[in-house]
Amino acid sequence: MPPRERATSLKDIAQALDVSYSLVSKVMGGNMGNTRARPEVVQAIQAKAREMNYQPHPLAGALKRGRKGAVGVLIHAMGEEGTEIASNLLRGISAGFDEHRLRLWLRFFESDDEFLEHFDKRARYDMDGVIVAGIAHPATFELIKKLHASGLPVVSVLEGSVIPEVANVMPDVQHQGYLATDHLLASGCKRIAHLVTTSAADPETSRRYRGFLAAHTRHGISPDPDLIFRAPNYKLSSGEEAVRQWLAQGLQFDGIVAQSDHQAIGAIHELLRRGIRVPDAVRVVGVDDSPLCLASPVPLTSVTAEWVTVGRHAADMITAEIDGERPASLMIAPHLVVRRSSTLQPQP
Amino acid sequence: MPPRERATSLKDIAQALDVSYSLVSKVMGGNMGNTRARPEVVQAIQAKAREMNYQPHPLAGALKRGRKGAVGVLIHAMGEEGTEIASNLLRGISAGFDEHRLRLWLRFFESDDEFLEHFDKRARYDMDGVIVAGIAHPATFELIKKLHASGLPVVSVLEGSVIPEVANVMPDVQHQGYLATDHLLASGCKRIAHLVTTSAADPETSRRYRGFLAAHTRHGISPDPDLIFRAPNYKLSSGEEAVRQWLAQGLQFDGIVAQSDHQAIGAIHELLRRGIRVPDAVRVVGVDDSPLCLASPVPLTSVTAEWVTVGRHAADMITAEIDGERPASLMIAPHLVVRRSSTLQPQP
DNA sequence: CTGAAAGCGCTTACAG
DNA sequence: CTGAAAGCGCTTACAG
Repeated sequence: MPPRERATSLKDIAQALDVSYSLVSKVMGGNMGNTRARPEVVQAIQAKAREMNYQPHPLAGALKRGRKGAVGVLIHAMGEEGTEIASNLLRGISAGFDEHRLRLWLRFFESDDEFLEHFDKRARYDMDGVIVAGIAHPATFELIKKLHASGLPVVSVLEGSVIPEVANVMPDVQHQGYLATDHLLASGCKRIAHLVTTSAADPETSRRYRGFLAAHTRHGISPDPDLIFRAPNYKLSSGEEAVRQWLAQGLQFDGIVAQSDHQAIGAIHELLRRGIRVPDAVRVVGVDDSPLCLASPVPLTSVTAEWVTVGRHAADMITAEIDGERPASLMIAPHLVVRRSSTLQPQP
Repeated sequence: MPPRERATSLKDIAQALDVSYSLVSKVMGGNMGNTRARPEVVQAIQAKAREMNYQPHPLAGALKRGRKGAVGVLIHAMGEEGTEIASNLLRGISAGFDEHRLRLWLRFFESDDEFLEHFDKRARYDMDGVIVAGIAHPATFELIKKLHASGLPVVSVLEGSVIPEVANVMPDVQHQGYLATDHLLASGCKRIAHLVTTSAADPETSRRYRGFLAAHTRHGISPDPDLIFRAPNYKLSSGEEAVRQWLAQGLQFDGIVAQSDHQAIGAIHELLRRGIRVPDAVRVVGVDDSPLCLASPVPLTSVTAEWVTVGRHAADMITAEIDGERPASLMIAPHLVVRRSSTLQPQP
């Protein structure tokens, strides 16, 4: 195995052109300060850099700037397994850092405890910032507040931007609920059942539910309150349980808007077990457009969550935050992916 | 937001104890060279470091050692979506780096092209090593050979350690096939159908198939060659197609060993559509123990792939490789997770 | 036995 | 208009 060639450094370029390497640094960094170099020198430097395939050493700059070169990513139980939410989010974050040519090290924490245990001892001196993603428990808010108060740059990826000082990026969940419901109403459903999933006591706090209501308003239809099932979580079992309850109460319904693909598939399982055909008798829509949609007994129509895009923005935002800027919060627009579970004619 | 406190540096400790910071560096690094400091000084330094909560700056050491602080991770289409293979592998890699207190930056590449496009220009001067994971296409081997020849440390995560000079870590796929088959034979199956998935012309090259054969040998049963289906991929459709073909040929079978959870679930879908009950008439086992197992119409028995553990070892190995060592290749032992698809009495 | 000094590759306030 | 110099936090060959 041959020895690896050394990468080009600022000094190599400076030497080749017989200028100081400070000048080269300024030109390459686009940060001239007082310096007003002659255009021909600037161009010569840029040309030489390209010729010698110069790549700035990622560690050196960060060290000089006082960076640690690390961003922690704390991912709470996020969506159900199999939805690849965490994976897509990380992919987006990683791509975002790459775009900035930033070399930020992702450290994954799977639990608050794991994170907090190390926070005072290590993490807070060990990283430049944190991205906190996941289900918005009250405990999560406390954690974010504490991090923010400690002076560590934080970006959150949570439903509902509840801490105004902390920049947040999320899929637009209200629009998810709207798109799913609008799709069923537009295709003729009259009585749509809905699974509301929220940790709060009041279902009204669910943004997807608000989207569900908004779509009904637009179509001039009033939803039946009895068809709103308070789901304890996003799992398959919630979907099964919802269908059991609606049927036990003798309710009629021709559509189901779930709040996760798991819930939707659980509902489909239960419907099929009862001999109720999907989509012929009941049309079903999930949320996440996860790989599970195709594993479902009937391919599942779903609304995307755009986690890769969310991750990209989270990376941009934490970078800006670390640079001392104040990035604004964002909502990412979802779209509908129609499959057989919601279409009366089989898809081609 | 209060200004962040500065982290303790070597100099802070040296100043507090009135020793040189070179000495502190040597003590903290456990790298004394010629230096033979008095034990009391060493202990005083260690105590002070703990007291002042010293955390070595991750960038400084790497810069000094000539590291780039980055490891590329090239993940080929790996398993089907929804299995979270990539996610688990990354989680393991990340945890492995953390354990070494290494700050290595993961850069994900989703395709060879994406990777190669940047390789000569950037990547090879830009990172300390690469982990290549995925399906072992001939093209992948070429890529790994090229990387290795270029002098860049490489660790592969591929089925079959085909390049002896390159350290490889993988789940023990032969043992996966063995465990799945042994489980069905031990519980009374006599005629087990199998999906062989291999890019090679000869099914014998499939290690899972060899495990399948080994289990039969152990139980003194000869498998029926007609029940071996050559699957083109690991998707649901392969499982459906296999069942259709076996039934069309009028073959009898009481068990199916698939080579992925998707294949197994596809087979279950097709069996149920034909009114063949699972597990009563046919018992089914998948591979990966992915979240899909619980989304299956009948909860799926599966063999684990231990991707997190594989990732941890991949991190250890690339680190050793970068440090100039020659780590040995590894196979990680799987285990069986029994669910309803393979048990005649329903699980409690 | 211990420390001063050079240097990893970069940035930037400052002097000329 | 340009460059010499100090310094980010560390490591290590070398001098005392």
